[in-house]
Amino acid sequence: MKAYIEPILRRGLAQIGAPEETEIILERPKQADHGDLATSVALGLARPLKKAPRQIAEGLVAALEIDEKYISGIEIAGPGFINFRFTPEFFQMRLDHVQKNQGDEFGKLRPEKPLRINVEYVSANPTGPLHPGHGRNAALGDTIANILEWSGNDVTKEYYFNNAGNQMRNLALSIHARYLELLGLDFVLPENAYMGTYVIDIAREFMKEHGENYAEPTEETLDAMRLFGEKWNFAGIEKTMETLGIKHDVYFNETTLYEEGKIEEVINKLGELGKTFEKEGALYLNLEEIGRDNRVIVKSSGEPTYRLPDIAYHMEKLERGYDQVIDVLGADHIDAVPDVIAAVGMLGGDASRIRPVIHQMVSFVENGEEVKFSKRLGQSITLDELLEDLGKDVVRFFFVMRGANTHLEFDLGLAREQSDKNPVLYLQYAHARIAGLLRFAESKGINLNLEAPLDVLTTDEEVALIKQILEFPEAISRAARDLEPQIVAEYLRELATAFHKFYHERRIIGADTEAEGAARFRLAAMARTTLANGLNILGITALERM
RNA sequence: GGUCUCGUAGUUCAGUUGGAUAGAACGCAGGUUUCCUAAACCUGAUGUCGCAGGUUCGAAUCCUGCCGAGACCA
Repeated sequence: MKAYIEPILRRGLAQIGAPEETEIILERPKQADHGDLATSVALGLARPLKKAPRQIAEGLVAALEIDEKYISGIEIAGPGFINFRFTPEFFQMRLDHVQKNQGDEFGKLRPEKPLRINVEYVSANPTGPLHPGHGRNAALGDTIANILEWSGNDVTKEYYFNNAGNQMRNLALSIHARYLELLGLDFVLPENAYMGTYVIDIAREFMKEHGENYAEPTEETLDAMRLFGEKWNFAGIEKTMETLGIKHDVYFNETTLYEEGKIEEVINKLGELGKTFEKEGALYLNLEEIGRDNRVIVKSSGEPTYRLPDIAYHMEKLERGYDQVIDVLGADHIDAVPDVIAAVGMLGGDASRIRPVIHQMVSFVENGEEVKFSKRLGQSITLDELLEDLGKDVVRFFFVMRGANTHLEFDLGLAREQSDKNPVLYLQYAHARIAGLLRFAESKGINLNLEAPLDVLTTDEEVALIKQILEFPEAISRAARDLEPQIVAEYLRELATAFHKFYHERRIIGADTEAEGAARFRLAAMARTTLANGLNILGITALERM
């Protein structure tokens, strides 16, 4: 619709002497009786043209060259809005076009210049199983990556991890303590030990493979246990990812930044630029000049803080030539983001290519009460257990059905609900219903006929469904622009509603006339394609039957 | 204490970058099935957009201050 109207408006604007750079904002009015599409250009032109908005609107409307076959009405309303109404023929024409030309690929965008985009998400260190909170990061990141792929870009899914820091040493010490415990020896859990029972499992497996001669906590022993634990944990994380339908293209180890001298390079370069200073043995990054607190990047012990490798990592990603570098981060990392971006800028990197997606934390609720998943106490459930309880489809959907920037309340009771209350099933049911319909049709020898004329699709439910289907590419592009999966989830809910209404009101098999049946069959098939593609982007199974 | 995010219907949340009478789901009250899946559909009630100022033709949206919730930093 927009693509159709915009050039017409553009020509009209030129006629009435509006500035060439006038921005045309077209939007779908909230209220149906305001037409299919509305623009407020006339309001914005009041000042430059020094005329009343309504007067401008009248002049503009008079200057528009419209095809009455496709546009049934243009009216000026309120302070100077221009509302457009399209004919059913317009929507039929569009549907016919996309069904014939794009078919199963409907919704895929084809930008003139596809971008190379890196999306980094999950990025948990291999210290233990993922907890339920990681699920939001995983679902958001993967869905964003899918949306960007559907928008026609070349996307790399990346996982960043550190297997060398204090956390990993702590894991090794925890495994060692459990190892002693299994041997029946005295043991002391280290401070901040990993309490989960999985540590005992790791110790047991370690003993099975390496024997009982590792009681002495030498460096070799701890290294061996650290490595063993890392492998064990990564195997578990990858399995969790597989359950979620997630496959990363690149696993990036922080250690390589040290090995390749990238850390060194950042320190030296920042030093040469005069952006660092020493104080009490620690190396600080000067951020005062951008109005932030100066930060330690190398402690007096010689150990870098996590900001330093973060900076080097982002430089490294930019050097790999990505047009966009997207980080999906929990709100607990929010503080470091502006510092890293600032440092990248100092180093001459194009910081505008870095787009952080920060999501708020998740609270789990059941029967109106918050369920605490405290990792510390070792009594937390894992993401695996959540997945086993609810299934991948429900988990993924619940994590993306709200905007990333709001605190998410995950209602376990609702998620378990196997009824119409559960929003995931509502979507899946719409798809399964169409799939069932197509199966039934096939059994009757009725097949999809792309040559069937669509001009009989004129009722409210039919036109509304066509309109909703045609909005799909725009929902994708909005979601891509905002890096916001929720837009796709919400779109699909509206699509499912439009389909259910249509299905409820109009018969497809056994329609009054053969022409109606054939046209509705095409419409249903397209609704199915759109639902399937949208569900696929969200990583949710498009069920054939329920 | 400082930085950041958030505050919209009973509840959970949208609100297309500043537009028209602020929307949806759930919940609540009632209705629809000799017919392709009723896990569906239809009808109805529901608001101090946290509070107070400001910016302008126009503010839930932008700015300032305050109140409240959360995350991070020391």
